[in-house]
Amino acid sequence: MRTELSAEVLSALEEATSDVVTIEAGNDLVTSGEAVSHIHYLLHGTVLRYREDKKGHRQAVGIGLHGEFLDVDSFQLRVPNYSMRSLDKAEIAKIPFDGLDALLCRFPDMVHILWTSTASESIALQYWIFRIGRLRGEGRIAHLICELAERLRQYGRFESGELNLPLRQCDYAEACGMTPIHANRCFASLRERGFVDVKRARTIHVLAESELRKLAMFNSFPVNSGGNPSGIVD
Amino acid sequence: MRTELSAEVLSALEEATSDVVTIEAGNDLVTSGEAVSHIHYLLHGTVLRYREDKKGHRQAVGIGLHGEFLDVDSFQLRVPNYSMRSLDKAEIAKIPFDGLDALLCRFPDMVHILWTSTASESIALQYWIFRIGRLRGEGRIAHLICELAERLRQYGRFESGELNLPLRQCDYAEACGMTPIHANRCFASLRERGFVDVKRARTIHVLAESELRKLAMFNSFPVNSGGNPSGIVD
DNA sequence: CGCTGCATTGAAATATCTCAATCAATGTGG
DNA sequence: CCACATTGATTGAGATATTTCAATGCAGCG
Repeated sequence: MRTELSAEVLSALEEATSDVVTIEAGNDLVTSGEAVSHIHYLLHGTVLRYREDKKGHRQAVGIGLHGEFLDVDSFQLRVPNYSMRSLDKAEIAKIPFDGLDALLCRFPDMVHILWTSTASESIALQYWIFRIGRLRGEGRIAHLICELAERLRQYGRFESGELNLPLRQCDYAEACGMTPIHANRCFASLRERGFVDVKRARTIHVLAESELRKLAMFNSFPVNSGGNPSGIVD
Repeated sequence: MRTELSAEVLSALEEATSDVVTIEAGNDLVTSGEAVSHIHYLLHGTVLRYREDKKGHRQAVGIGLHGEFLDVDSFQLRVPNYSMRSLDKAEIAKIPFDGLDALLCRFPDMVHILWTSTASESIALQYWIFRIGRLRGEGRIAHLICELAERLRQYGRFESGELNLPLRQCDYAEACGMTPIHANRCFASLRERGFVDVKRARTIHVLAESELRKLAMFNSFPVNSGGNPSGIVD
C-alpha cells in the first residue's frame, strides 16, 4: 500500500536502507518459505505476489506498484508465505529489520505507518476475495482493471485513461483465478462492449470506467484513507 | 488469529476491556463503513466476517473462532471494510482504542502481538484467495474443512476428528465463493468418497484428513508460527 | 398439525476449462 | 534482408463445472 511519508521520515528510511537492488523482469525477489531479514520498498517497477501449487500453477495474491511497501508483514512474521516476482525491470530498496527497529524507536509514528500498511493490505486482500468469489470472468477482469486504475490515479499515474503496466493477459488470469484463455475471452468481450481498448502490448485504454465499475460492482479501493469505506458495493 | 498471551498481558487486556457483550446468533456486531472505537476479542462463539454486494449476496472473508482477535486492523484503520455476524450465541470483549493505546505503552510487547495478528490475518486471506482462485468446488470445501480442523486442533478443540462449528452449508458456500446448492453437492461428493461424514446438524466428522488435504492441496495454516511455512503445497 | 430453517434432488442453461492450432509482433543470427 | 525462434494473443470445439429455477424432504418446534 502507498503511504504518504514526511520528508523527515523518508530520509530516515533512506538512511535505514541497506541496499538498492535492480531485478530483471521475471525474476523472484522473495521466495515462499525462505526467511528474509529485510522488507522491500518498491522504488520503480511492478511486482507480482503469488502462491504456487504443486503443479506449478500460480495464484496471484497481490500486485505491488512503485512507491509501495511490498512485504511489511515479514517484519512480524519473518518468513514470507508467498513469493514475489518482478514483472519488469524493478528497483527495490531493502530495509533490514534491525535498521527498522532502530527507526521505530526514533520515529514512533513509523509504527503506525507500517502497521497501517499491513492492515490496508488485509483490506485489499478482502477485495480480491470478493472479486474472485462473487464475480464471473468478465466482472473479475473489470474489477482488477478498476482496482489498478484507482490505485494509479491516486498516485497521479493514470493519465488519459491509460493503464500502463507490464501485466500480460496471463497475469490478469493468475490474479483472477482463471485460465489465460478465458481471460483472453473476457478481454475480448470487454473490448466488444466498448469498455476498454488494448492499444498496444500491455497498455489498456479504459474507455468506460463507470460501466466497468458497474459490471465489477467495484467501489473505491482502500489506498490509505481514500474513498467510500462502505463495504456495500453500489 | 489466535495468540498466546502471558497471564500478565491477559489480565491487562481484561482490565482494558470496557465491555463484554453477548450477541445472539445471526446478528451483526460490526457493520461495514461504520466507524468503531474498539477492537473485538471473541471469548466464546463463532463469527463470520463478510462483504456484501448490492444484491445482498455475501462473500465471507474470514471466520473468527473463540480465543481470537476479530478486527485488530480497525485499530489502525478505524472504519471496518467488512461486516461481522455471529453464527451462534457469542460472547465478545470490547477493548477501546484509548485503553489499547495505554496498554501498548505499558507493555511494548503488545505491539508485536497485535501487529502480528494483523500480519497473520493477511497470510490467512492469501490462503483464502488461493482456495477460491485455484481450486474447484470439492477442493474448496475440503480446503476450508482442513483450515478449520487445523485451527481447532491448534487450540486443542478438534477431538475425535469432529468439526463442531455452527457453520451451515450455505456459510461454507459463502466462504468458498459458490452457490449453496453446489456446496451441497460438493459435500455429498466428499461424503460418497468417504472423506467426511455429516453426523448431525452442523457437525462434520473428518474421516480421511490426509485425503482431504491432498484434494485441497492444503498445507498447514499459519496460526502463529505453526507448521510448514513453505507456500508450496504438497 | 402446520410452521420454519436447512438439506437435498433434478434438469436445463451458462460459464469455464482443456486441448490443439493459428496468428501477430518481435528479436536474432546469418 | 531473410529465415527462424520466441513470446503472447487469439480462435474453435468438445468436455466439465457451476449456476439457476423449481421442488421435495426432513427435523425441530410451538
